[in-house]
Amino acid sequence: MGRQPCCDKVGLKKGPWTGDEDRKLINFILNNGQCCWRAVPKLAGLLRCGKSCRLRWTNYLRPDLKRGLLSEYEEKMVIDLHAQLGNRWSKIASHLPGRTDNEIKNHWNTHIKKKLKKMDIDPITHKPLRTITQPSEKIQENQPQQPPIQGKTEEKEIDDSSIMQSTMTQSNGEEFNLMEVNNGFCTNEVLLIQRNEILVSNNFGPTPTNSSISPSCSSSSSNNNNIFGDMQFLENLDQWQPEMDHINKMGTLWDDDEFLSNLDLFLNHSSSDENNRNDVINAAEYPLLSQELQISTGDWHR
DNA sequence: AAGTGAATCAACCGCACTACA
DNA sequence: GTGTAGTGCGGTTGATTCACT
Repeated sequence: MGRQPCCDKVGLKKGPWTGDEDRKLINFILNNGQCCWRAVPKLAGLLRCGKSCRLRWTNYLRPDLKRGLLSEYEEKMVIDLHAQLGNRWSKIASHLPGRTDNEIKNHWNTHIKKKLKKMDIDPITHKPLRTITQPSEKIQENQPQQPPIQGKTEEKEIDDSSIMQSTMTQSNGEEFNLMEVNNGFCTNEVLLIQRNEILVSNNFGPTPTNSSISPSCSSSSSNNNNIFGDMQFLENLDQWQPEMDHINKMGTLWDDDEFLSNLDLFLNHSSSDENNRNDVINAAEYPLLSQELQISTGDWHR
């Protein structure tokens, strides 16, 4: 039997997306919302399959995406969640607002795996890699290593609230708590994100009050003791909403001359300080915006 | 400056799941 | 109950960038 392909692949474009294609897709989705992905390319005038459109939107064009490297805190959260969930990247991503499963998966394969190996921790089992292998353990090690949860059909749905912090056994037999490695931060405490727990950059929005906080949005802070150094908790979601409204407004006016004035309105709303305004532009890193205005890259935290 | 290998990450592929007729 | 369409997910690929010689 076999299923039909998700789309007729004849004449469809593959490979990297162009700015024009991005613009068409964003315009379409902002004006019509996310609906039947199969119909999107036709309606948006794109020579792509719906799947490709969905992927492009969810992994790159969505306005609420965070860009840049994962912060130390996010990285540690990924490690802990991976220990609980295995390679279920979408589940892991759901705990990290603004991050996509693809991004996390890539980061895991390119950065975290290496780090864990350096720490003598098996990235698959999250247990210490033993330097001396005992015969009885060798048999076990030769068996395929299973993630904590296997397969979609037999999987037991995990209640997120039940995710417990990990303990690991070091090569000397001593147990240690992953949370202690994580600068003492217990990920349990942030798995369910509340309205007032949304992290925002201090460069973004009207809320910053603490001038001692670094304006840098660098995702890899050199100060391990203060991973929240460039972020703050949003006290009220309403503080965030106006920014999103402005962003949405900008998006719908993409092809209009009004776009730039709306951008200006948005930036004025976000900050009255000229230097800070530039930071806001960088911080936004709205992909299409970057193309439109040749904005340099930066982080946009939410 | 040129060559080469490693690292990165956007995008693709194919399977699984869900909803619906 | 069965087949199909639509969508989501995880694994993999390959183009590009970076670092080093």
